[in-house]
Amino acid sequence: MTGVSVATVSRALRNLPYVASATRSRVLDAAAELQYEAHPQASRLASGRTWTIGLAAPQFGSWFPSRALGGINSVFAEAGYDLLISMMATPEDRRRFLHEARSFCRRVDGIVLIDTFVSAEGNSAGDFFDRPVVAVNERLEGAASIIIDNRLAARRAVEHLIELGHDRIGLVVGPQLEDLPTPVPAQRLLGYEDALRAAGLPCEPQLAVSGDWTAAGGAVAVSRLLECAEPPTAVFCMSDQMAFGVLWAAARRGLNIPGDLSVIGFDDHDLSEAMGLTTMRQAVDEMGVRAAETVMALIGGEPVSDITWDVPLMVRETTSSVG
Amino acid sequence: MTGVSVATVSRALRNLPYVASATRSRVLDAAAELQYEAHPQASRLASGRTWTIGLAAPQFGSWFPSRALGGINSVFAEAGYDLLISMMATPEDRRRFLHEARSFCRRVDGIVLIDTFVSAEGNSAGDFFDRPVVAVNERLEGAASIIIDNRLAARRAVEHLIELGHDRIGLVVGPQLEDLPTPVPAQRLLGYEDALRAAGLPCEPQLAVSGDWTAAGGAVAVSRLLECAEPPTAVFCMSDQMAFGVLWAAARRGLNIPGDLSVIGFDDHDLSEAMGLTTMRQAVDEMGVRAAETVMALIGGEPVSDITWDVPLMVRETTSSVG
DNA sequence: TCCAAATCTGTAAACGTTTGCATCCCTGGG
DNA sequence: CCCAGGGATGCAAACGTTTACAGATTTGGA
Repeated sequence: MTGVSVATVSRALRNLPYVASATRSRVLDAAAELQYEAHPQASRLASGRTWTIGLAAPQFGSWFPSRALGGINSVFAEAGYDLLISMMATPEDRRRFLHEARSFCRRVDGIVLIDTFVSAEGNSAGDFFDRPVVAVNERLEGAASIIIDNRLAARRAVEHLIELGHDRIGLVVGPQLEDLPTPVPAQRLLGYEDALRAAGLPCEPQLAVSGDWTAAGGAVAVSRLLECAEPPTAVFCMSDQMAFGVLWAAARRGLNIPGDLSVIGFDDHDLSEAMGLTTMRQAVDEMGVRAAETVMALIGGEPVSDITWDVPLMVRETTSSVG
Repeated sequence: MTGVSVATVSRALRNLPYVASATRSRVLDAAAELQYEAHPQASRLASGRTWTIGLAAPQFGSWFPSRALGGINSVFAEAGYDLLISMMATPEDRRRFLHEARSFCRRVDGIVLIDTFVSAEGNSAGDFFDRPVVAVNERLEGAASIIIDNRLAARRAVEHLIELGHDRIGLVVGPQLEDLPTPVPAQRLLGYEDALRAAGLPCEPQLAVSGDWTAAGGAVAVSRLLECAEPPTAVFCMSDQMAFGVLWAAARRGLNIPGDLSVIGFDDHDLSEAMGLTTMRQAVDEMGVRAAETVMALIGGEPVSDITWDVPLMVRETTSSVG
């Protein structure tokens, strides 16, 4: 080697102070030549830092978590953290994850939770994790939360329709998924009702139909709505995916959008701009970036507070004033 | 503790032979009581095994990799492996991944590649990785490959339409993505041409239109096709997502499916059954399971061979015999 | 009864870093 | 000229396992 001790090498390679710049460059050159890099397991053992972030989500296939993952990944890749994922597809997986949480913590420096709803049974983050935790899309005691105001955003969406003169407004509901205790649909429902109530409009139960969170479900839902005695002139969908189904089914029935039916979604899905869908924009990738930055700040000991993300209305071509 | 040495504890906890069953249960009981678990970093350092599998993919949001991830995860979670993911969203990411491949290898026992097309520049797995590698959706020298025969499957799809009597068959192409050198679209195109040629039908270039791999793109593509002088009576889409767009646009134009237009897709997407879409079934989750099992077999030193997955035709309601 | 083989257990040396502490050298002020 | 103080380096002890090896005990067959 360069005739210098391992301690000095270690310090030089990690840019610590108290190493002469001549020595440092000598070490760096030698390391480059030998293609030397510290053995990760060894340095993790000695330093107690894992340089790994744990990421838990029910799955990564659907729009929200996969977008969030993109943002999160970009930050951690840049910062040199590995990303250890834990998928909780089934309630069984979820139970196991929480049961093995302590063990999970030992292999990570921090944790990002997406849509896991650990808070459901009144838990706080500390009940399961002894690492910094950031919860995306969920308010969790003891963790930094990155959320949107679902109730308010839904209200704004419906208010947009009301401002356009609609007074019979259908709702395509994303149902509470059987195993995932998410409060999201309930909150968006409240926002819908808030808007109607504030405008003095009645809340008619038959105007709220489940769309199953899928495009196909949205198509079925809007068919149900249009077969009402007095069909709505506008529809608010709890997700863009369901809104796509609504657009599709409406087109199949020969309806003109937005002339015969105004449609507003929620998410700003990748395809929404191309489809001209008016929607509430959830900038999930940016939320992911922020989540990653937040967990790094927590690891660094900085104080952080919850972040409520803005959800702007994107007016496009699927909403118009009532005929 | 139980008055026994650390070596014996280590052996007892890992179910190694040569420990008396009385001693073992005493150790196990004590461990359970103390909630003791081996420190992962320490055991990794000492044993040289990381109990981690690296998973690389361009992204996890789209259908193929996210489904594969589901299958892969279930196997590794069961087997006690951690899953370290590396996302290569941009060509820049991809370059960096390959550049840091050796460093990546040190933190994993095996690698699963999805849609990464490392083979593109004529590389073999050994050029980058010194760990067992399984490549999903790609034939890679030096790795176990889990693939489908894209050319043959596309041919079968088109043959299905020909058997129904169609002789003008449109093609909605998923284009070569700019940064990802996938041979998939080219192979499916060849299969399309194979079928036409075998049936003595001409290959007309204007019948092949890009659909951008998205539903919106599929909608645009079919509109282009239907505006031909002699529009096709059937369409083969290189993905179900694009087929959804085709169905949607056709419905909007008042076409009857399959009466006026037969549509066949490729993938068997989650929604395809609900939409009644005839398609070629790619059982990606099972491919993921198999990929995971294969990489474990490789780690265990077992010999494995490439696996070509069967792609059965799923006849549903969007194809019928011509007028 | 004795010995070899098999079974069990303990000792101690890795594994490859990080880090507290001691040492050495150099600079500058008194 | 001496000494204080700080920068630069080295030494050696962790970090918490795994595992080769050796010793101790048991077993069973001759």
